[in-house]
Amino acid sequence: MHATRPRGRPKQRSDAEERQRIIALACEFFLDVGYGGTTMDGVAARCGISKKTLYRLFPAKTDLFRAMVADNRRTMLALPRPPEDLPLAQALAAIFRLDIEEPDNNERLAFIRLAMADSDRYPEIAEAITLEGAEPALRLLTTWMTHQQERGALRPFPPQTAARMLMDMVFGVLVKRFPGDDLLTREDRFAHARHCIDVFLHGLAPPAPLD
Amino acid sequence: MHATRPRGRPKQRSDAEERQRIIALACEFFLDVGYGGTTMDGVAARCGISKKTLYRLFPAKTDLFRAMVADNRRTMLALPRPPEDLPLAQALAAIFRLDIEEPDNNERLAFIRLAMADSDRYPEIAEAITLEGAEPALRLLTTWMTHQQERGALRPFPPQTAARMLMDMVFGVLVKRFPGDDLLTREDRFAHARHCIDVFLHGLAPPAPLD
DNA sequence: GCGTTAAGAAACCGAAGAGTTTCCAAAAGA
DNA sequence: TCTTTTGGAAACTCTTCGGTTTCTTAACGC
Repeated sequence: MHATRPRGRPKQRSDAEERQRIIALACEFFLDVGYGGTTMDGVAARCGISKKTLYRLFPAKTDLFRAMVADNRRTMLALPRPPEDLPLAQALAAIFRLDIEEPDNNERLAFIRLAMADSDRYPEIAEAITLEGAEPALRLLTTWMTHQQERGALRPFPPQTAARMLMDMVFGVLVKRFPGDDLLTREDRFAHARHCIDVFLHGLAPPAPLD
Repeated sequence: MHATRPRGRPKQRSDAEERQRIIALACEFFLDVGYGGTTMDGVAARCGISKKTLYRLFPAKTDLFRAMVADNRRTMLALPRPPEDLPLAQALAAIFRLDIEEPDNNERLAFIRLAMADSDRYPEIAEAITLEGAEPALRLLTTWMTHQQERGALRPFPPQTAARMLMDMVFGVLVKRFPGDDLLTREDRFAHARHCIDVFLHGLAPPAPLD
């Protein structure tokens, strides 16, 4: 609160508040139809504000997008390292968050899809997305791989290569939707993801099982 | 040759010939900048013809694209099934064509990239790409998986799931280029692909090795 | 009431790009 | 030469979309 309110008509919401509200709505747009498919007219209409107000708060479309990415700093993978004694399959399931519920997950998948689809086309935003999402995720998984190899839980293998192939497998099916695809339901896709982890762990199991 | 040439100015090339030439040039465009990034003005200029002629031969942009896809029926995978007695790793390397040379491969990768990136955005062309490229490839690999399982060369596992995860792994890295990516050279990527096959085969090896 | 600020509605601008059309020159047969 | 067909150059239409501006009304302090 100000001791003295400024002269004219007061803003209906504070700028910060309004920005948040816009980002939240715009996020749905971006995640739904991508960067190119999102129009400022659409966002303004959806927010029930005029383009004038929208452009006052976000001078350009890229600003809005960047704000959305920054706000949406939810990473692709679970950052908190799961407890060491978990079976590897469960640990990976936790890292890939194969347990979270629909709405949360849809948002995450949409974000990943956005990253994969749009980063080529709009170099301006590619860096934002990649640096916020894909890169940290790959790094996280790589260090996890390294750690498991040091423990002897996985056979020696280039850790980044392993991380990469696992991410490609799991996210590949979580994200992509081919017309003739029969992996449509959440259960199907999560089952597929677990299959990936299964094959992956078998493929990287150390020669002499420790047990 | 016609016995009697039609009245007016003869065409410089036959329509069929000219279509082929246009498709070849347009292909470079599509593969380079994607469907959305390719303009009919650009194609016409590149072909050294006018838009009028271009539109006479291809009434719409999608027609040109479809023709390009059809012409480019080079599949992602090698269709001829490799000889049975090949070691599995070599068989898969052959199927994924990890032996072909740069230009050929670049073309293939560009095509796959196009399929992955643009099929979401332009539903009109998604079906063309998917039906020509991704779907047959997945089917081919699935039958191969089934066959190997029947031979006892692979442990029982949902074959389509297996095919899918392998394709995601291999193509994932062949195609994607993250800024911080260190898999840049052809050798790096093919090495990665072989690693994928290695892990995959270890992960699906039958419990009692036959040898 | 008056000045001042907020904000919506809607027109507007400019650039792209798909697709069309007009104009004109070239090249053939008659 | 006259007619006919090809085809390039370029202007044009139409739509979309990012971004700007104008006009108006609402809401406040004074």
